[in-house]
Amino acid sequence: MCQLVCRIGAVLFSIKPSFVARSSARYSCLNTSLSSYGFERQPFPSVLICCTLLDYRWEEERYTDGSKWRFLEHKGPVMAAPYEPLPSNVRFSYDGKSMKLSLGAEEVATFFAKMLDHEYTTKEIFQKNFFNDWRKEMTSEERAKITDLKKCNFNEMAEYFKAQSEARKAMTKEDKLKIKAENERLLQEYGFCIMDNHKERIANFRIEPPGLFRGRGDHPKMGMLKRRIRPEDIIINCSKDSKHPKPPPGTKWKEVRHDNKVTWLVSWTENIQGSIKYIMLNPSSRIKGEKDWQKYETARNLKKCVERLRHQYREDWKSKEMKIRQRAVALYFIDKLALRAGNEKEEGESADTVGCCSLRVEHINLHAEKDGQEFVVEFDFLGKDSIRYYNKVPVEKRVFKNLQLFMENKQPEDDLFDRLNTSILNKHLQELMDGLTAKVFRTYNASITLQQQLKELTNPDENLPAKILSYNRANRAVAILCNHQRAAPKTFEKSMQNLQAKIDAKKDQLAEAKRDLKGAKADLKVRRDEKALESKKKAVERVEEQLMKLEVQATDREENKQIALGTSKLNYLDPRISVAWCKKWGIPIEKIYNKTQREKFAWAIDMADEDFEF
DNA sequence: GATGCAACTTAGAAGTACCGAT
DNA sequence: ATCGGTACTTCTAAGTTGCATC
Repeated sequence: MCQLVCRIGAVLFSIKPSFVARSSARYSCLNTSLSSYGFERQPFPSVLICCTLLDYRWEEERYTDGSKWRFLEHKGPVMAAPYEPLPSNVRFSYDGKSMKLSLGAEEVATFFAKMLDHEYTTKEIFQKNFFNDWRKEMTSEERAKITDLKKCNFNEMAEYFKAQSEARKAMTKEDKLKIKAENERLLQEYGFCIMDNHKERIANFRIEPPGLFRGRGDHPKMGMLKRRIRPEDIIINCSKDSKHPKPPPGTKWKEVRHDNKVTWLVSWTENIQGSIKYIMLNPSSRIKGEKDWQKYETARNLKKCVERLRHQYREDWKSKEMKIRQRAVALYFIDKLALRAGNEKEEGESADTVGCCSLRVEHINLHAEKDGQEFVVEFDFLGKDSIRYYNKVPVEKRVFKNLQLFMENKQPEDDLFDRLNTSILNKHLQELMDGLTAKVFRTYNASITLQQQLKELTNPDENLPAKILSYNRANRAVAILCNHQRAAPKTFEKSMQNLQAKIDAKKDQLAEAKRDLKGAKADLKVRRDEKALESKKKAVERVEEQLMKLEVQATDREENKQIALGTSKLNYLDPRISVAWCKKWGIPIEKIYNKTQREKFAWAIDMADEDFEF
């Protein structure tokens, strides 16, 4: 075990194994490997993570008390820009008569005006929620007067904002540069913190500005006012011995605390759901990177025992206990279909969406026979973010029979797994494998699918663009498995047409190049101009390659119309699989990961060689 | 077990930057 | 230099998980 730990440490940072166990020496020697990262941060204390994962002897060294850091210093959040009142020529009118709104009421009105050409301002719930909250911000005179949203005219406001955004677009280069410089200054001042010995990038250092809440899907709270966060609402977390962030002049923070059991720097409670919002570190940070690495190591552990688990849940399909059968069928879905766990949700608080454990009878249809297949389960439900999950899956007979049993004497709106919830399921999983929870299956199945698809689809003889197409297809297989969908881009049809036009033009060009080549061949017999012939041949090859590249691009784009690759790439695919694949086929990593992604996955880029196996 | 809260990961949309074609 | 469209970044909502409390 120890050897393994040391080997990883050594591969990662080229340090002598003898240094590995000595924490005092850790940072000084790890510092020397900084350059290999190519950007200014220290690598993770890899040794300790490996220890957590592989060898508990070293865990005590730092993590047994659950602390996440020793020193934390930051400048606090950037508050939302204060409200800028409308110029007096921009008027709001009610019932055909223009009226000047009080500052508070005006601000909320502008939120609505800004969204006017968005579809959801036409929705009844949105309007009702907005109007209700807006009236709370009005003076009593305004409230007495403004009683019907239909009589409100926000058009001048909307026009004003449109004009403003046009003006912004039309700004001179210098002005744009000025804004850019200001943003950069803000980033430099507030966008970083010191955590232990590292300067780390903060993910979201700005307080969310006020506005109208827009949940996803059919959200009962859409249109409600998301109120402005004041310093008095904000809790600061930093270490005692750090320079504490200063609240804006004349204000106070709600609290300054020093809790090193958590990773957040700033928090506040949001008024729509009453949930807590946090400012945390960027994915490139040590603390996020370690966690990410750990996540994939847990998934790899699952790989080692997944067959045992599958055998187990298949046995459990036969259990005398209903609870166990339900658990086993749910687990089968989670494993086979990569469904989410599915916590219960409070009705009326958010959109009606479900995951595995919260599936209702109405979400599945059983077909003893469908399209020539036996025992087909037809899923149709809204999952996270109200994305529809629709799938027809042939299942084993025993699963099918169990489902029939679970559905007996139930109404469509009853829970399919009435004896099960995520807590029960996860407790069971924890007993089967250390660190196992429902979501590990998603990570595991996503990563293993990528690895296996890459193996299957990569053709050694193909050129770079074709290999990248294969990668994207493997990625796509995962996105489909995880049901990562997106709305087809608004410009999709046009962009497809443009590409097709390019392809047609390229085809013409190729035909011409071929004609030229033929001519050169004929010429050869007349005068011995080998050079001319060679150059024509080259030209044909070049154009052929360009054409092929375009065609590959078209295929890729077409197949990707409604599929979002980003989410799986960022959250489910062990980056070491991709890194190894790139190394194996000599693909520059930039073709797979952009700058941000390379920063997030620096640990993997550094540690995986072409032999890496998930 | 049920419930509620806190902390953290995962998610698609919207906004913005950037790059190649004209 | 400008325009149009794609690629990347930002935003913040919506999940999962674990723990405390009854």
